[in-house]
Amino acid sequence: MELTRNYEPGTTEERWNQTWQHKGYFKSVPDHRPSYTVVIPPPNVTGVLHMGHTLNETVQDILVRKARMSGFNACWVPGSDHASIATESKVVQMLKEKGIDKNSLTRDEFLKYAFEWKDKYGGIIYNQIEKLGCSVDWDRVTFTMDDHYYKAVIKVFIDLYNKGLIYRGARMINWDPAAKTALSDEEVEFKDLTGTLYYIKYALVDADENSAAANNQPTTDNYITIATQRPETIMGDTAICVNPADARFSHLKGKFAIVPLINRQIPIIFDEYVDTLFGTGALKVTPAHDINDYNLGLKHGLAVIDTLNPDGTLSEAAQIYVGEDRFTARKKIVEDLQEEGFISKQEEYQTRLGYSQRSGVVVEPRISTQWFVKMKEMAEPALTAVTSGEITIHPGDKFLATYKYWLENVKDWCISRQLWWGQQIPAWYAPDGSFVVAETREQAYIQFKIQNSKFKIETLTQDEDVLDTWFSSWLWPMEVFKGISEPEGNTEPDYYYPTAVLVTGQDIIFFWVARMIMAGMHYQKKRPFKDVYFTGMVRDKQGRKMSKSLGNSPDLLELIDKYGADAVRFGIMISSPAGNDLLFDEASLEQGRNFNNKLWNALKLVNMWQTRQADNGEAADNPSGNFAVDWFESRLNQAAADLDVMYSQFKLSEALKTIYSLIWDDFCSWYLEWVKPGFEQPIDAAIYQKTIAFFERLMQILHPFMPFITEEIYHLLLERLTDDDLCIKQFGNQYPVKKEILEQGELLKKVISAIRDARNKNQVKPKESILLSVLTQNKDNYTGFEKILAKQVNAHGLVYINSAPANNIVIAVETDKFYFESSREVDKSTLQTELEKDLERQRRFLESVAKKLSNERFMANARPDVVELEMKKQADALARIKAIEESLSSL
RNA sequence: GGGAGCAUAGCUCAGUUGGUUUAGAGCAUCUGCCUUACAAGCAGAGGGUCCGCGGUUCGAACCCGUGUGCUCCCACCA
Repeated sequence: MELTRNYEPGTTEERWNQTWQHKGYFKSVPDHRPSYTVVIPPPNVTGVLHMGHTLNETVQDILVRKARMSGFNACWVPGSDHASIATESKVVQMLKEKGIDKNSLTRDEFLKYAFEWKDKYGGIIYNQIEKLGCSVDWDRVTFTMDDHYYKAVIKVFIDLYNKGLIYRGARMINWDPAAKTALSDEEVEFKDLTGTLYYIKYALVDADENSAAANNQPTTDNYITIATQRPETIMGDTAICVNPADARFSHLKGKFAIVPLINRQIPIIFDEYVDTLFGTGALKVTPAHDINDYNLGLKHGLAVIDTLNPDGTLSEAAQIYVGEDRFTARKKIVEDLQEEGFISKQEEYQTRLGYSQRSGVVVEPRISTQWFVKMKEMAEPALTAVTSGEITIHPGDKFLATYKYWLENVKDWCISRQLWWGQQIPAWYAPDGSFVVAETREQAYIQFKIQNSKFKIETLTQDEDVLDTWFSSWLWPMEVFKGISEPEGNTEPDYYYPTAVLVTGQDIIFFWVARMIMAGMHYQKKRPFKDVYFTGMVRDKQGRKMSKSLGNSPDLLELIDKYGADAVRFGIMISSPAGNDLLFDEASLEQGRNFNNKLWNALKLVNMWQTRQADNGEAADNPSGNFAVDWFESRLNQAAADLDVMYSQFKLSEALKTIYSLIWDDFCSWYLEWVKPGFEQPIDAAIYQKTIAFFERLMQILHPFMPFITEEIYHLLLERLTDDDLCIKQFGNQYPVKKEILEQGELLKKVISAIRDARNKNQVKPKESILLSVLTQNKDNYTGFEKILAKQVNAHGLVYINSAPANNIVIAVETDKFYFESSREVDKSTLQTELEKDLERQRRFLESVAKKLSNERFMANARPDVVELEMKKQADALARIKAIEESLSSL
């Protein structure tokens, strides 16, 4: 079969994807084998895979494929997340572009649009996952709003409510004025920026008389000045607070201040909370718009005046600039205050503002009635699971402390969202405002009847809100196997749960990882996964985050088109230190593509030999004897053992580097060159067979990382039968490693490189053949591979000598010396400089070793094997120095 | 403000309980090669004050202290 010049990934990948699917290799049903389960972190259903996903999915596929080839029943469950806010805002945007206002639609109409949108765009990520070569079980694809999943979420809500772990209450929450919904604390991102601190004067009055406010004029020239970043909230002020210990304000007891512009009278109150050193030492208290002020308000019984509408515009309660956006209003109010002389000072101020993770707008603290999950009780088992080592986090040192701290200080979780896209909260309200929690209207009605409520079932209304998207995804490892919705008669959860490993980004450790552990410990009484592997963030090569606005976020499918999926996988893995951020550079994909071609060309070489085999010994060109084969076998076995350790520690990047070097350097550059027969010569049949077997094993080892090309080459090596596929081929046991032969191999490589270097430096043309003379005390070291040595340095002959020949180029390796003549004048001065440099280095080394050995305390304290080693170092150095000196004198 | 992590070649990173480390790899760089698998390649080379300082030790890239510089997480100071 004629092979193309370079590997062409496109058609090959398409073909193998189809074959694997067709043969159902990635489908899993429970059987006698141990399970190895991975649940995909479900991407946003309407999103596309970015480089972060690519890294995560690749890591998962490597682990899953490795497990599948190691005797496990591997099951990788794909799926997607309905992503309530993110998706709903996309749908709202889409409707807007069509000229449809969400508010003009009924809930059902809106959901119809949303599901259409989901069906249209939800397939994109699945297509990308497949193109990347992910060996997922498509029969198990799960969406967090599937019917059974929806049911499970509702079931859990009701259960936790009945256990008293879910409650409804009015709290200060984070409000997203763009999405018009509550957010959890975790959905708020803080950004540092420079703001302005306005110093505003409030007039002081003596007594609570309406006259002051009524006639619009302060009755005194006295003012109290407060500092604020948010002048637009002054209309919501209900007090001014100072520290009781602050002598500057002690005379203000019982006095009142007048809110500028609206002239409302508010009391001066005293509380230790106020920092006397910050600003003016006086604080305006706006309970509706600041969490601290809210708490102060509660303590001092202050009124709450909410001056903002849900969309971030000023409300009627603000009295002025009603309907204007909060930031517009701020500008206008600052102008007004300035005009009327209420602003005494403005200064720049370093501050922090909370932004909505989803809509990007500044979050407003707002009091509203929401649903919460009590976290303390659920946090405890989740904490123990990790601290006890039941669940291992990789890399642990980095994240263990963070995880612990969060769980030890966890706050209640606000789970209601004022959206339509998601699981609607199963709470039902009677006309009098009382409510019950029940799955259906009928069940709710029954509950009300038990309470003797008297009204018609039709008048019941369901809570309008939906649940936080994480309130569904925290059930993911259980519910993909219907562990919540259908526990009876369902054997799958027992077989597949707990899952083996969770691979995800470190940014969702609280959103998702911690909560999955809570839910798993609560409902299955078992950890949801044994290991958690955190990948770093993918950045561009300058270290910047990838973002649409920077245009530095490459399109996955374009990359796959350009380089092939194997090369993309290679590129992202080779530059991906565990747990550290990854600087993405297309150069690494080029490296992956080049690696593909290297493999392809090795295949071409080996396949050329297929028709040129000689029967045992007869006329076969076997320059290496069995040395090359024995050496590579040990080298391969050694690497396989190293790889097992790396896999167990999730050091996948290092594992890939090991394989890359094993194939490129050891197999291609050394082994194949050693066994390669001369031009148009036949190859020894036994060596050919061994070479094929090595190549196959290499493909198997590489397969989890680069599945397509390895499968292709596996089949092309022997044009094997169609039912023998690499992706399900089981790894064998460990094979023996012969240490001595590995050492000999190292010596051979070293000698070859040294002689090639000498040829280079002496400008001996590559085509010019040499006669190599070897001066050694250990001839036996060389007899096994002297033919290889001669061939690799282009020597037409190799002779052993007892004394240095004149006028030769000399090379010292270890304690042995090598000589060859050059047709050119030998450049003695260069050679001499080299040797002298080496001699100097050896002498310095000897000195340091000798110093150690003459140190009594070293001899007394160091371990015997260490001392022995130092003695050997000394002997070696002495021998080498002698060899170099002899070489120098022979010049 | 509290906590965590990191600092090794031009870049990205390995470096296990302190002793085969005379500190490695990939990429990049330089030199020579169109050698009959591969120029997207082959052969070879150069390149480091292991962030600074101090300590422990017979011995430190590694342990301890300290300084500096980055990064991340958490936190309600207007």
